[in-house]
Amino acid sequence: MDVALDTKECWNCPIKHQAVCARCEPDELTRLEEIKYYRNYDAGQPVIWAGDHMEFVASVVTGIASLSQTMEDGRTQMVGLLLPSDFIGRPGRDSAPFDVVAVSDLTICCFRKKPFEELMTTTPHIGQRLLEMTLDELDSAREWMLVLGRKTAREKIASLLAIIARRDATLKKHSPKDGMTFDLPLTREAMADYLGLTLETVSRQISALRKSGIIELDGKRRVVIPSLEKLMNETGDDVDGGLIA
Amino acid sequence: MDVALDTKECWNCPIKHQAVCARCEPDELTRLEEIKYYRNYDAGQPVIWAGDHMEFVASVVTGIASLSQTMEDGRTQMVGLLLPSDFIGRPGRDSAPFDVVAVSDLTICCFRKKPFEELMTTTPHIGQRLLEMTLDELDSAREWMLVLGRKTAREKIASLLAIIARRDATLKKHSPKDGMTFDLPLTREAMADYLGLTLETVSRQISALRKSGIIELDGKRRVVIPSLEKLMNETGDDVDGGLIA
DNA sequence: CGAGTCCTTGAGCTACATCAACGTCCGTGG
DNA sequence: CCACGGACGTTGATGTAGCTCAAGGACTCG
Repeated sequence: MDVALDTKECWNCPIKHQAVCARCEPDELTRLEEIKYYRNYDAGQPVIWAGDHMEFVASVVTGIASLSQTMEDGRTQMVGLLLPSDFIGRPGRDSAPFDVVAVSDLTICCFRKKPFEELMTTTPHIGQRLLEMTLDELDSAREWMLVLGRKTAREKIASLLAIIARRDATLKKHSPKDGMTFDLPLTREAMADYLGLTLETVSRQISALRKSGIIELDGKRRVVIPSLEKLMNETGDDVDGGLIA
Repeated sequence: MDVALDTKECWNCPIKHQAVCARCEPDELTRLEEIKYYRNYDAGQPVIWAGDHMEFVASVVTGIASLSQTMEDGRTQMVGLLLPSDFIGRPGRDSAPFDVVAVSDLTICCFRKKPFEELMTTTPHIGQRLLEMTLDELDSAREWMLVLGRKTAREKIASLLAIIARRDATLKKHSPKDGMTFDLPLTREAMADYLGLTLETVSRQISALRKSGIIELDGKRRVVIPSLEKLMNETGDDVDGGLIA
């Protein structure tokens, strides 16, 4: 929970070009710097429970968090995966609508909510950037609705792998290509919660994709994609054009 | 497609307190008024196809539109229901990500995109209001993901009815109460596309809810809710608190 | 009156869930 | 160093919710 990041200053921040502060002028950054602090979480730790009062908003700096909802009887649905530069919280609302949990070890950059809201009304660049990010998130959420509502289990898994592959490639600053390799950041259960499936079905479909030669596995988590085209053919999406964000 | 609305001026607009222009000062409204025009669509007509170049953004003034995605093989998923005051389009993006179709007769208030974007950078109130609306939409989309991913067919139908009941009540400016009545704005097929079901399952579950006394039907479209509490119990949601938006 | 749209209901099938057993890896403590 | 326990993953057997296919009813519009 204490600070462990060596980049405690904005000029040196790994997400400064994508986060909510990306558009800020130096003087705006100075004001932000005054109200910010870092928090760290271990994999598995909760960050916020739905309904909690939130005294901060935040940006993910490193690691991955999940955004999810749970029903009384325990059924849970993940509604978003929060990656570095993604924003947590909602200016203008007091309590959190969803659970936020650290999926991997996680560092977030928190801004005290009250002063952040004030800053938003006085400086245009924060609000502008947040609007852009929120519109992108909304499109992604809507694209995911197609996955949840209409795709088969196999298509769901292929879609998830395609997204992770694409994200992993952009993180490493090269475009996705045949033969690429990455680690699954999620357990089978977390994948199931993201895809609206059971963990057994996830496991079976991953095995099935392996048997079809669409993917290769190295251990439980490491995935090789011999042919991106073959993978994309399994997602059910239009191969050219309309990809999932 | 031509103008048929008698409220062509902003001061007299039925959605002026909720739409993207809700926060505007009189002089900002004047500038908006210069770049706006109305369009009308008949029920069933397309407004925009996914991928189309968009030369305007717009607010729904009266009627209902759907936002949806279709796969190559014809599976379709509705990703949003656009009601009066909801916003269509995305400043800063050129082509539409989803299909927009008029569900009922529809009137929208269009703003030419280029000048609207310019207005957004010069006047703060439009962007602020749009951010608020977009954050609300994002929460709604995420809540709907739980419906699509984890609820049973019966719970899905009950959830949809609960939402429509709530919206209908707020439209008529009273709170939802036992014995309330409303018309379903959607065909069985459109409900199926919204809920990730087939139209047959929708039909069967509506019949089942009727047989259980949760709802009463007057014709195909008119619904009576004898007990809201009973309906809510069928949605699977926490009865107090966390309701679907 | 006929055609089209929307809806309902039945019969059978299948994709995925459920229940259950077991295998692998890894950290902890005897 | 090994034994144990717990987290995570795989696979099999069986059950079932919802899909598919099919027929027919109610209503509307020409």
